[in-house]
Amino acid sequence: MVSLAEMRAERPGTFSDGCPTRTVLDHVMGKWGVLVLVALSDGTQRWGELRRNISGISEKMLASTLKTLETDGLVRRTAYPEVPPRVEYALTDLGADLMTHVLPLMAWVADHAATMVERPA
Amino acid sequence: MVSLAEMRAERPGTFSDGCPTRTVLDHVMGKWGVLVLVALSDGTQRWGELRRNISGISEKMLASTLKTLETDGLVRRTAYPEVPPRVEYALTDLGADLMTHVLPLMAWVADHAATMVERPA
DNA sequence: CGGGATCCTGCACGATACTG
DNA sequence: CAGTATCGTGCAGGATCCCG
Repeated sequence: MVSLAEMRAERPGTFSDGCPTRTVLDHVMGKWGVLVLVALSDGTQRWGELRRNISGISEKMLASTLKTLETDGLVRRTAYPEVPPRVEYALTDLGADLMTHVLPLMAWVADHAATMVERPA
Repeated sequence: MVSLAEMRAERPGTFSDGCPTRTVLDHVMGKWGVLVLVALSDGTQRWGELRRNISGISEKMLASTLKTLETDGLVRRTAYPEVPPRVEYALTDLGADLMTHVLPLMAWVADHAATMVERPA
């Protein structure tokens, strides 16, 4: 499956209102979703690391974003019964597979963002 | 540039708060941005067509999303001085290039969305 | 250290009406 | 047909406090 036309032919109604794809899209593409996933592409990280690595995110949003992604099966949470507590987050296989497609997109954005924003109409 | 690590090494601070990439990311990955772009991947379309093809979008959001994407240089607007008015929207070369990276991602989402949502914790 | 609970605010977004 | 203008509102998301 390569083109949208093929995708549509095979799955009519995909991306229509109320379709699950919309939900997933909102989770993955939402303001913080991508950023968390990208951060985790660097490898397993602890809560505090994520908080520091994703500049601008609040604790609340980090918590809820992680929970959503965990429910979606993209992120795996591992808590160690120690004191002080230590919790690690990592991409699942599914999440890693997804990032295979997302990272090139991010690279493209990084390459073109300056051009797009600095060249106002 | 393939991995995030490489990207980071080359452009430190990319995706940090206030970075232009954040803006572009919000435009492209925003709730309606992707959907509009995906719709236009089918080819040039008129206002009314877009409105009908993107189920659930309001006139207001369609208007503002199109304007944003046009400013970003991803979408080209062509108005014909006729009566009744006719306006066509199409991807620019830049937009088409972007979709090269987005469509595979959308296909992935379409393939996995059902699995992700229907398998609740 | 890693969060959950709570409160509050802005603005993203929808609905409706009007115009060239 | 292709929009703008105006008005309301829900919820995303920030700030703060607290707890295991």
